[in-house]
Parts: sequence; structure tokens; C-alpha cells
Amino acid sequence: MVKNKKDTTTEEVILAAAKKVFVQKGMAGARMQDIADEAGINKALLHYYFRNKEKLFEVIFMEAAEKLFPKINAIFEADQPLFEKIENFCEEYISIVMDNPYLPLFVLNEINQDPDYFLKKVWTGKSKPNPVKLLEQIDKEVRKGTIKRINPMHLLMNLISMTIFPFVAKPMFQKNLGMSEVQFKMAMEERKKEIPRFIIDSLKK
Amino acid sequence: MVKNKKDTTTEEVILAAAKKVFVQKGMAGARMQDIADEAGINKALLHYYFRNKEKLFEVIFMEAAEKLFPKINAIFEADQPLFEKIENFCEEYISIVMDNPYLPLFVLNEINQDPDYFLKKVWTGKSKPNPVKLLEQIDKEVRKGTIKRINPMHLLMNLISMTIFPFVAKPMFQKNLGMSEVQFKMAMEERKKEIPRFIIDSLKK
DNA sequence: ATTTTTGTTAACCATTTGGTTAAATCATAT
DNA sequence: ATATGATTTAACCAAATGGTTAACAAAAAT
Repeated sequence: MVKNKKDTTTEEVILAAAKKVFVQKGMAGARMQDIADEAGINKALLHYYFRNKEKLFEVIFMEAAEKLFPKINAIFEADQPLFEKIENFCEEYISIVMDNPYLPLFVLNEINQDPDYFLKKVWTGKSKPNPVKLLEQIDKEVRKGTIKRINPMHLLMNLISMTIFPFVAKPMFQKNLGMSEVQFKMAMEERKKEIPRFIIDSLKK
Repeated sequence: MVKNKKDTTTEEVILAAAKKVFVQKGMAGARMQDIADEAGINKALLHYYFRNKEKLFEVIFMEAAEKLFPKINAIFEADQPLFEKIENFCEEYISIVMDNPYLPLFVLNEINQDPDYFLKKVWTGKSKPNPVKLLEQIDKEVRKGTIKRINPMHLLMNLISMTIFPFVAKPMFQKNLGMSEVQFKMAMEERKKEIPRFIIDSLKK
């Protein structure tokens, strides 16, 4: 429950509360009352600021999606050598996600419930990841013979999987490997360098 | 909606319906009425066979978890050279998940909502993945100098991430790479060989 | 054949939940 | 001070939802 001495506006308090509840419980599991309680306000006030649950959810979801998708794009489309691009992606993306470890699962889950609706809603303009440039870049390196033969799609999947999945499976990994919160953070920090090294080692001839 | 001409028992019909609805909508989003409709039966009959929603959900969840976790364990603990074990894991695990592409996200999501409850419930005895043997095996190879230096934990994370994540992000990958259902299946089939090759290439000196 | 048990249903019930209303309070301009 | 508009609340409301009941049908046991 967050107090409001007017350094934060009510709307911000609501959004913070809504984010917390939605991300933890999902659209279906979240209760408007929970959000109100978390924000320390009356339930009616929620509807005063955001007409209904769906509208409020959409704001939170879009905010989350905007935090996750456009950055991928920017890095993938950058004008940079392949290996640097990979290093850059891991470094920057892990940083982003470390600040919001639960966003990826939240977004992936909601997308899964209704792919067409969400993907059309989210991927409008700049937000739509466009992997073709990266795929072509990989293909070019393969043809030049500077890296081993590999299907660019698989390399892309490998890169994204290794970067994001540990956050999606955070509780599982933590429990199973007996990692504390700090240990997990440290491990993710290491992966910023570890993943590029792993990939580049695999690609080098 | 499934018909029941007594080659399948009512209980089985219910479980199939429940699985479909729970996996798609999650515990919170699933409606008992939806499950009843999907099974082509009265809602009261659900409660006749399974006392309540929670009980029914638990059956479905455990069924899903039992399908995903024990196999990991078996392979990890097998008595086999490291590279063969990796090849084996990808081959077998991708096969399992291809039959139920939506199970991983479902399970990960529910675990995320209440890690302690579910992980205690699921990881009892044989079901609990025990990665220590594999970790030690990796460590041994590193010390023998047969593979490059690598933190076993990261290698384990990489292996699991590359294997499972594409299914977790299935709609995203499909939409973004413009893949049909068949193309996705083909890609996953390829990954059975692609992932081990990628990993082994990275580890070889 | 008929009793008993098992399976199935329609009609209900209580609670939860998203959403509304009308009144109260607060801030601001006049 | 006070009128005005924005903000906040308590009390409600209707629909949805998990769950129950009592009656009925089918199968199994006697």
C-alpha cells in the first residue's frame, strides 16, 4: 500500500498498484479491489481514472510491451558488426529485464491467451520487432565464410531464448539450483558476458 | 465438445476438457461452465467427479508437471558421456513438448503465481529435477580439459533455455517470423539436432 | 423383478466481482 | 467568503461464478 503526499499523483499510484497486481496475477486473476487496496484508495476511484478493468489492463500491458519490444528492434536493426550486436543485445536486454524480471512471463502469457488481439495491438509501427536485417546479416557472414554454417532463424532463437528464458523460469531455476535473490541477480549479470561468449565460441571456425 | 459413446469414460472426457480449458485460460481465467460445455456435460457433474475447481485444477496441473519434469531428471541423471546426454535431452525433450506445446508456459505461469506452493507440491521424490550430477559431470570435463572452461550452471541454463523457450514464445516467434503451424513444427524438429550441434561447437576446444 | 448404487440433470443459492450512484470533500477561481 | 469544478468515498447493484440440492435415470446387485 502506497501513501500519497502529492509527490506522486493519484494516477501514478494507481498505475503502480495495477502493474504490481496484474503482473503477479494476470488479467484474469487480478481483482479491482486488490488494486484499489494496493493503491490505498477506494475502488470507485479506479473507475474514475480508468473506465474499467480492461482499459486499465491495456495501459499496463502496453507499458510492459513497450518496455520489452522496441529495444529488441533498435539493437537488431543497428548498424554494427554481428558479434558486437550480439554482445550489445545481451548487455542491454538483460539490464532492462533485470529491472522488471516478471514482465516477460506476464507479456508472453497474455499474448498466449489471445495472440491475434495482442500482437496486432502491440506491434504497431516502431514496436514491431523486425528481425530481417539481423537474419540477413547472419546469412551474409555465413556466405562470406566468417562464421560456421547455421540457419539464421535458429541462431536468433538461441540468442533470444538464452537471454529471456532464465527470467521466465526464475522461480524454477532459483528453487532447483538453490539460488537466493542476490545469487540470481549475480548470475544474470554474468550472463551479459557469458551468452555472447558462448554464442561466438560456437560460431567461430 | 467431445461425444461419449463409452469408448471413453466420462472422467476422461472431463479431464480432456479441463486440460484444454485450463491450459488455455489458466487457473484464474478458466470457468467451470466452460469445462462442462467443452465436455458436453452438466456443470454439477464436474463437482460429482471432482469436488471443486481447485481439486480439478490440481489433477490437470500435476498431470502436466509429471509430463515435463521427471523426464528431465531421467536424462540428466543417466550414465552417459556429456555430449550424448545433451543430444539425448534435446531429442527426447523436444519430442515430449511438441506433443503439448502449451504445457511449458502453462506450468511456468502457475508456478510463478505461487512458487512455494507449487514447487513443493510438484517436486516430491522422482519428480524433482536433480541437476547436480549433470553439473558435476560438466565440471569434470572442464577440469579434464576436454571442453572449454564454462560455469556449469550457465551451460545448464543455456541448454534448457534453447530447448524450452521457443515453445513458451511460440505465438510470438510464429507471428514475428511469419511461420505457419507446419513451419513451426519443422523448425522444432530441426532444433533436436541444431541445439546439440550449437552447444558442442561452442564447447569444443 | 426389485432394490440399491451410480451417474446425470435442472433449478437453486451464496459469494464474489466489476461497475454505478449520489453524496461529501477538497482545491481553485471569483 | 463562496461558487465551481475536480476528486474521493460509502453504499449499492446486477451479472457472473463456484458450488449445492433434490429429483430422475441407468446400471448393477439381490
